[in-house]
Amino acid sequence: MAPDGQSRLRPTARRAIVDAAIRLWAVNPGASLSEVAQRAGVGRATLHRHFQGREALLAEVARICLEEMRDAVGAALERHVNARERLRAMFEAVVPLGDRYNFLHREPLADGEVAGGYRAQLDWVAALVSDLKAEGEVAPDVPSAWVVGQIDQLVWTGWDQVARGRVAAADAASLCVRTLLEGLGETT
Amino acid sequence: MAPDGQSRLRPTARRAIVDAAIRLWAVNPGASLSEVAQRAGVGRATLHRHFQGREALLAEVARICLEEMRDAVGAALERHVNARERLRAMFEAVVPLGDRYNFLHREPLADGEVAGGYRAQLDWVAALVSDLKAEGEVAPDVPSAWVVGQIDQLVWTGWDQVARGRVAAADAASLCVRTLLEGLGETT
DNA sequence: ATTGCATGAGACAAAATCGTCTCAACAGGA
DNA sequence: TCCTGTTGAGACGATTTTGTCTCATGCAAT
Repeated sequence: MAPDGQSRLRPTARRAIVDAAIRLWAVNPGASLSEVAQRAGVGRATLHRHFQGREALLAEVARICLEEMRDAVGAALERHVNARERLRAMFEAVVPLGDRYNFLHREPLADGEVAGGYRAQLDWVAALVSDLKAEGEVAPDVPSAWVVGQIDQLVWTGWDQVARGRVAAADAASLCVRTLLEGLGETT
Repeated sequence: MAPDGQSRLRPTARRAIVDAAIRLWAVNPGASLSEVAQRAGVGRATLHRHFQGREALLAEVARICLEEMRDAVGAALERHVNARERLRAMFEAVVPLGDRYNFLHREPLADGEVAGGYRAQLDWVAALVSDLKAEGEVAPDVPSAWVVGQIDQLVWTGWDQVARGRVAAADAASLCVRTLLEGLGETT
């Protein structure tokens, strides 16, 4: 009933576990719960006190990632009216959450609530693509699903390149927008 | 010493196992050897007769994927002189091998020989990017690593969208080239 | 100081996976 | 037909992961 499950336990440990799982599973989806606990600086028993099992932790992590993404995207979208600026703001907000995004992106998402939230998220992006087309920023003959897929991937590649140090964090969002709309050719 | 390991065993079973592993691990990297054997229509014991263990199968799969990619890319590149056409031919050849590509893309590649081959592969792409810049197809101010990363991802997203039925297979390569060079905006 | 409670460490058992082995079945060639 | 050798099925033990439990420790509030 309580919104955050067992609220008697220290919230800091719970949060540390979730964060560790996100960062660890973003790189190695098969990492064991021992590794997660160790990365979180927490005993393995404590992990089981907070989460019934791998399933539960997975669902909670997905839920939190989705929540963070929803908030970030929502704030970015309502800050501008221009579709192109909204796109840019979205990249700006979401690229730094690349690990969160990657987690949502590769998980099968068995949980019903989470899967629904993810679809809603994609619908937001689809609506943005629709606006981009309406404002003449995206060519109408391009399949919308393709555009959505590209935005999806650009978030991840943007974060990845920043994490590898190949691109400056400040440039990532601009580069994403440019890559999506103008492409990488000469702007003749 | 023999180039393909234990050549006394039936090559068909061996190949079936490798194919099953590629397709299965492309979607679920943690799939067990039982699942691989089952997907290959082969007993679990037979799998162990052909490959010492998970490591060995992984290395062999990586080797084969790399080989297929190398052949496909090589044939595509030497068919044209124009850099843009070479890019297009490469997408045309590689997108259908999306599962192979994905496998190489996400594996840590502990094996030395395989890792070297993968780097060589990336060098080919980097050289192509260099040519694209020299021929004015790609703006010089874009980081080459970013371009290589985009090509990388486009192969995978192209295959993925085709596999999901969102884009026609015949359109995928053109869409990839257009997305990379001109972007998805109006070609004003 | 003392009480309450989450925590860490570790023991323990259950389950999954891995790797090896044996044995019967079966196909192709001598 | 007989022989050779691969295969499928399954048993077996080893290892890893998972989930539960107990107990001593440390911290915070009283």
